[in-house]
Formats: sequence, structure tokens, C-alpha cells
Amino acid sequence: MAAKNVKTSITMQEVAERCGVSKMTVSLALRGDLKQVSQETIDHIQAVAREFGYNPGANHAARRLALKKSNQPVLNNTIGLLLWEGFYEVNYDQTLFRGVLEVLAPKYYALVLGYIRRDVQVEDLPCAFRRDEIDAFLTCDAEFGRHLLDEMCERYGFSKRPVVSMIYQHDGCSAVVPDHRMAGYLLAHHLLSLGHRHILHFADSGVSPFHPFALRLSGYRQAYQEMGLDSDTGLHYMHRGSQKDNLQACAENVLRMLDAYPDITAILAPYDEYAGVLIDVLSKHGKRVPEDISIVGLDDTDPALNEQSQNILTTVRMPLLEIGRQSAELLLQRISNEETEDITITLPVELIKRASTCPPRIK
Amino acid sequence: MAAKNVKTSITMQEVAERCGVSKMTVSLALRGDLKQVSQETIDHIQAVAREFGYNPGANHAARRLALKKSNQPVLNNTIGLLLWEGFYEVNYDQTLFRGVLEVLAPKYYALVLGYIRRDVQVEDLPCAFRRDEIDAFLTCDAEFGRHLLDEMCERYGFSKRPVVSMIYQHDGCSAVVPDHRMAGYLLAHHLLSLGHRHILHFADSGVSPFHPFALRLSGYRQAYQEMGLDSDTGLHYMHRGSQKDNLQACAENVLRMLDAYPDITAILAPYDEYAGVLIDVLSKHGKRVPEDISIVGLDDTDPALNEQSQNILTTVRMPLLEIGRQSAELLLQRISNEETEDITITLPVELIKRASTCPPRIK
DNA sequence: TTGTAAGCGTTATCAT
DNA sequence: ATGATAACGCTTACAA
Repeated sequence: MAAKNVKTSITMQEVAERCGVSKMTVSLALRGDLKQVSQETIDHIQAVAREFGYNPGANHAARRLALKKSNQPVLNNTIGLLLWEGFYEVNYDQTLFRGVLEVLAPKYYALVLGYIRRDVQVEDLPCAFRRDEIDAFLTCDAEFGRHLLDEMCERYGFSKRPVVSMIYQHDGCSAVVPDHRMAGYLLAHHLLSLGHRHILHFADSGVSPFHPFALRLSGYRQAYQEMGLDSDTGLHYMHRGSQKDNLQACAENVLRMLDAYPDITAILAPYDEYAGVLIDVLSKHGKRVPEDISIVGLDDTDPALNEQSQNILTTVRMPLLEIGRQSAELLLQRISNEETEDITITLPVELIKRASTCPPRIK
Repeated sequence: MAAKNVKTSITMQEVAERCGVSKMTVSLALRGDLKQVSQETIDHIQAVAREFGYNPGANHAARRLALKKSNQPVLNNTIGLLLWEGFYEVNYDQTLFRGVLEVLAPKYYALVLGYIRRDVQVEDLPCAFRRDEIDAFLTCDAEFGRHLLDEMCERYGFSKRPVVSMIYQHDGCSAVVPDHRMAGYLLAHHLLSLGHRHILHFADSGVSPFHPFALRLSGYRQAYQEMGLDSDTGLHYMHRGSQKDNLQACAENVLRMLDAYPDITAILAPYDEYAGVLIDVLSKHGKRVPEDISIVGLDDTDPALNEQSQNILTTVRMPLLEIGRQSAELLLQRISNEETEDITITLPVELIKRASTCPPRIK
């Protein structure tokens, strides 16, 4: 007479009773373990389970718990993303994200978003991370991301999961990156071909040889070399301001730099938006682009519009959508193929010539 | 001498041994149950747990399993999204999604994306759905989404979770919607004020009174009424083609309609992109917009550009970003406040006058 | 206020 | 090839 007050999900036990076998047999049969159960039994039990409405997912928690004993990592169909804070407001990050979504969304993966910020600690990571529910991670900041995840695994005794890095290459991660060196080469070569010799460029200090800045710089140098020019005298270095907010202030520093070094006739901006602000600030100070100074951007994510709403920015296009897509594909591969080596995929970039560059003015 | 081969996560049992209490006390203390454990004990145990590196998340699976007995739904910090297929390619959906992200991403919720398509069955739902791991759902198609989720709960014996619907209102869901009626009113009123009397509009047949089409239509009618005009003779109905692909074909049907009813001088397009295609097709057939015919869009998501790259489309702007944000906020509320009633939030819309409308030509 | 026992649904181990 | 038993780590119910 004890009526169940709440209908709950079907268990293996119930399927077993229905079939007149033990729940152990059901467990093995549902996993299709041919070594331990006969094909006949498997077929029968699977049919009954289906008809009965058994839902293998419903008790995933029990499965996870049981599997702890044998220390087997369990797949949860969940992927962790470590993205820059506010990624949904930035063209660059949005495009990467969209590429990732295009691949993962149709596969019904759960996506857990974590933010990359310098002050993030292990405790601040999304709770799904700390539950060890993530099958693999995708990060846009390989160095910091890898560090954070390693610390988490260490602290909580988790086994390591595959990590794929977008844009940056780093030890211990697979990566999908644009050809940073080629990007630098194409831009510098373009400016040198136009006749520019003294060019301003930007960098951060103390970066690893695989950092985009370092790779780009080696591309610049190669372009000089190939033309028989000395890059040490031609390339004028400037530290990129680290704050995105005071782009304006950075641009004014550039103005001073240009006044101090009147030989400079072209600028390799660190990214498109930076180039756009430079164009604005320079024109407000009476320097026309490109007549007085040529400027190139990087990424082809943010246009620099003239009065006719046309994008005038000469730049290198990064295959961001494709990087997002291939990163996700690579991640899925890494999840299914247990023990493979980390690999790096480099995707080609393309010079987009527009109207922000022209031959230098003869002085 | 039995060295553990693999370091695994700390359990309550280990914390209990360290403190010299039972694991039961640890369980109660970590949850801060003041009715059963003294403050003193709680503080001590919590301190030891923290120092010891106990991670409450690490054994979430065990917690879920244990809680099944008492049939308590467990929160997983996971939200299910039911979006239109390919949402990342459509301005409209993208904007909604971005609003949702802005709110949920900083809270580190796991997002599970499911697609809305007519042929989706319960079995096709993301496996996180079928694991009953979703705290609440956000859907952009309340009718179908609700139906699908109800069927899932029924089939698998899950308890129902809160559902928030975006754009559409529906029984059994909270909702955040734009003021569809007002949108219709503003557009019709705008056209009538310019002097148009015979206006073409679009609809789907057999929709509920809360469907956007129905609400918009009542807005159109109100505009006619307020001016003392008869909407039955003024409004010319046309069935909206259901396929997004053959917008071109739909537009050609409109051409025929206009030839058949030469009184018609204005069109209330069902959405911006539709309006854009109409403008193209009409102009290719020698009808200029707005000189020969006025056209208004809806949503303000897709511009109709002229040769000068200016958006000429008069339309009503939907607060999509805000709908996304507030839907997510509402969802979070519904997760924390157990038993509250469903509510609907209606957000204001705004008429954006541009150059695709003008007074009708005197015949 | 604290401890003991039982059970959530699964899987691994060992027996048959 | 199949079954019995003991975990996995937690929580509720009840006993002390």
C-alpha cells in the first residue's frame, strides 16, 4: 500500500528486476561489454531499458561517485573556457568565441566561462571547475590559464585535462595560432616597399620567444634583412601602454615620439583600435594619414572610418573565426584520443591594403 | 607502507579524523547548521577544513546522490539556454545572447546550449538537461521550449525548474518581452500621420492572443481607431513566408500584391531584414522607396544601407540587449526565491524615424 | 550537541 | 556468463 509520493527516475535495479537478472548484469549490458555478457542478453536488456524509459544520464552522479574508486576520469560533456574579461564587448574576442560556439554548440557541450584577470585565484574559478566536471579547457591566455589550472589540479588532487590555447603558444598546451611572424613580415615588407625606412613599432618587455610580440618583431626584422636594410637603425621601439582605457594618452606619447624622431614616416600599430585612435589624434594635430605618416593596424577587427564611412586601415587579417573553430575541433579530438602529444596549428594571415599607407613624403 | 599511488581530494571523513569528531558533525558544521552544532565547533571545523584544503565542490556528485533520498533538488550553478539554431549568425539573437552573457558570465554559471527546432525530441536535448543538472532554463521560444521541458520532466521523473521566456509570453513561464503592441502602434501611427491609409502588413495564422503578431496587429488597429479610420479596410493582410531563405521569393509576392492593390502606399515589414530585401526588390522593379512606397522594418537590428552607407530604414527599436540582461536577472531571482509566481516584464520600444518613409504620392 | 547506521545508484572485485 | 558484496562521499533519520 505504500504509494510512492514522488515519481523518480528509473534505476538499473528496476530494469534488472524486470529482466530477472542482477543489476550488475544490467550495468555491464548497458555498456555493451561483450567480454562479460552475451550479445543476446545485451540486446534483451537494452531493449527493456529503452522501453522502460531508463535514462543513463539521470544518475550520472552515482556513476561519477562509483568511478572515483578506480580513479577513472569521467567525461561530463562540459568544456571550460578561460576568456578575457568582457570578451563579449570586443570584436576580436567575440569572433574567436563565435568560432568556438559554431563547433561546440551543435554538439550540446556545456560551456563554463571563466575569466582571465591577473588577480584571479584558484578559489575564484567557476565552481564547475572546482568540481572537476570539465573535460577539457580552452584558454586565450595560455601562460596564465595553464598556471591557474595546474594550481587547481595540484590543490584539489584533480588529474590534468587537455588544454588548448588560442592565439598564444605555450608549453603543456595544444595551440591554434595565427602566423604572428608572417603578420609582422607582411606589414613591414609593405611599408618598406613603399619606401619607408624609419618605422615605429610597439612591444611589451620581457616576453618569451613564442610571444606574439617577439614573433612579430622577428618578422619585421626579416623584412628589413631581405631588402638589405639594417633593422636596428630602422625600427624604432616604443613601449605599448598597458591600459586599454588611456589609448588617448598613448597616442599623445606617440606624437612626442614622432616630434623627437622626424625620420619616422610609418607606424606599425599593435592592433587596429590603437591604429584608429592614432589616426584621430594625429589628424587633430595636423598630421594627415597617410600623406604625412603611414599607419598599419593588426587583426582587421576594428575599422578606421573616413568621412565616407569607408575603412581606410591597412592591416593584416587574423583568421579569428577559424582559430576559434579549429581550437574547438582540436579540443574535441584531445578529449576523445586519450594519450596524444600536444600540437600547434598555425593558420595563415593576409595583408589587407587599404588607404592608410602610401609612399613617404620626400623631405 | 601502503603509499597512495594517486593523490585524491580531501573528504569530510579526513577532516573529521583531524578534528576528532565524526564526519556527520563535519557535514553539519560546514553547512553552518547552528541548530545542531555549536558555533565554537563550527568555527573550529571550518578553520581546519580550509587549512586542510577541503573542497566542497570536489564531491558534488556524492552530495547529489545523497540528496536524492529526500528528493531535494540540488543547485548546480548551471543554466540551460534554448536558442534558435544558428543564433550566433543572427544580429537579433546575438544581441539577446550577449545580454544574457553579460549577466551570467560574471557569476560563473555553466551555460548549456540547446537548440530550438521543430523536430527536436526529448532524446535530442543536451545531456546536461537529461542529467537534471540545470537549475533553470531560458528559452526564446516559450511554447515549444516549455513543451519540450515538460515532456522531459515527465519522462524522466524530474521536478520542474523555473523557465524564463525571452520575447514571447507563455503560460507556465516568466517572461521578459518588448512592448509588441506599442511597436505596432508606433509604426502604424507614424505611417497614418504621414497620410498613408492603405497599408500592407504580415502575419502568421492561428496564433495565440499573446503572440507578437497578434499584439502588433492590435497596435495597428488602435492607431487606425484613434484617427477615426477603419482598420478593416485600411490594413491589407499578407501571409509571411515561413522560410528565411526565400526572402527573395516573398518579396516578389509582395510586388504582385502591390500591383493587385494599387491603393497600398506603405508596408509594415515583419522585420528589418525583410524590409531590406523588399527595398532592394522594389527598386529593381522601378518602385522607389520612399517616394513611391514607404516601408518600415522592425527590431532595428539590420540596417538597410543606401549608396552612402547610411541606414535609411525607419523602424522600431527593440531593447534586445536589455531583454537578454533582464531575462538572466529574472532567472537568477527565480532560482533563489523558491516559490514565487511567474511574472512578465514588458520593456518599452522606440520609433526610429529614418528615410524609408515619407508622405504618399498624390495620385 | 554529537555519534551511529542506512541508503542514494553506480561500478569493481571476486566468487560461482 | 552472471551474481553477491563492498565501496565511492555525502546526508537524513534516529539514537545517545
